[in-house]
Amino acid sequence: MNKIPPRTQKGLYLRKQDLRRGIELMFFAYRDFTGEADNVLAELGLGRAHHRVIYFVGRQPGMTVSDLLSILKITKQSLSRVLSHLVSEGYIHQAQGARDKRQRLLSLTDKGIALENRLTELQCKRFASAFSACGGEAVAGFQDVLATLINEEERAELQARYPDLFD
Amino acid sequence: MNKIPPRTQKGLYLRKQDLRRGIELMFFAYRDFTGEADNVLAELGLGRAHHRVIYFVGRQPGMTVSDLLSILKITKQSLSRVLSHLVSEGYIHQAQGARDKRQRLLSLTDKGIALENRLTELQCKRFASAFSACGGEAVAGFQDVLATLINEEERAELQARYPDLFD
DNA sequence: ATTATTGGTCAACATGGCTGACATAAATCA
DNA sequence: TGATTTATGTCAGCCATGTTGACCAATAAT
Repeated sequence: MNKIPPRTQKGLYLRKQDLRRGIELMFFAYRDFTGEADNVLAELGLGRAHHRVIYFVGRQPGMTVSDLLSILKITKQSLSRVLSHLVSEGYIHQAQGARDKRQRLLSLTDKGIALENRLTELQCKRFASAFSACGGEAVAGFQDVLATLINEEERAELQARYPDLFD
Repeated sequence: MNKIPPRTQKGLYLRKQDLRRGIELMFFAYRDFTGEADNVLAELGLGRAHHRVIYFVGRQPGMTVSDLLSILKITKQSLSRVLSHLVSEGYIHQAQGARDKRQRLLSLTDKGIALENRLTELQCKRFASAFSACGGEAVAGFQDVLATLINEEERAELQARYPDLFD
């Protein structure tokens, strides 16, 4: 009597087994997603925390430290350590805020841009390969589920900051 | 002959913007996916590393330390520290291997089972909520893309170890 | 029986979270 | 206006969890 394919039968993707698969796939995929970049960073004496800073500053040049803090959700002390290192190594430039002199407006130097490009290229290649292997429908589902996994309040913040993240 | 615009040639989900969205969604979703469990663990004086051990031992009771190492891909020294802690706190039981007396066969104690259930329940609820909000097609795409993001060699290893992870 | 491999420990170090104490600029209020 | 509060960022030091290297013991291989 049950001839409906599993995935389209309502609720059959909500078995414990499917949920655990979600947990496991997230763990393994995230590790490999970050792994290649981690290797490049390690050669440069940098870590994943530096990568995050370079990535988000590259995405939004001129952002303040506060902006970055609200994205990364780490303490300013943690960020400060990483940021100081990136500034002293010449990856990031700080400019005093015009409106508020306390602010430091962050942007990538040419060296920073080069590294950001290299790292983002690595990760984009992985996604491009997976996306084209899986097809547009799968990509849409992937994006939809990941977006829904994000805490609601944070999704709202992100939506405000990056209007194109969820469309 | 119509010249197809580059975007369409590449596929609308392969634009730089789409790939960057993948990067960003992975970052934010992974953080929230682990966040709730991290909070529970912190109250118990445990960290994410302990969680991984408890999760995978719970999934496959009687596994050896070597099994765990090949899943977690950390050094045995790192694992040893975390594992010793979990044993001394009574979350994990070690039994001497029958075939090979060097081996320690790992399993959760009742206390460990209770914690595993609590943590897995938290994460499963998040997935159940996202999965049912997005629907079966999206879930299939999500699983497909995540699986494809995993390094090929590792996917093969995992396939061998957990035949139901990718189906 | 010797050697190589496997399983595990101890010590020491690095990254990147955290808290607390503090400095300074800017905004607010008595 | 001067005092206080708020916002922004720094410095110092703790903790969790990765890393290597040196080492030991049990087992497997030759």
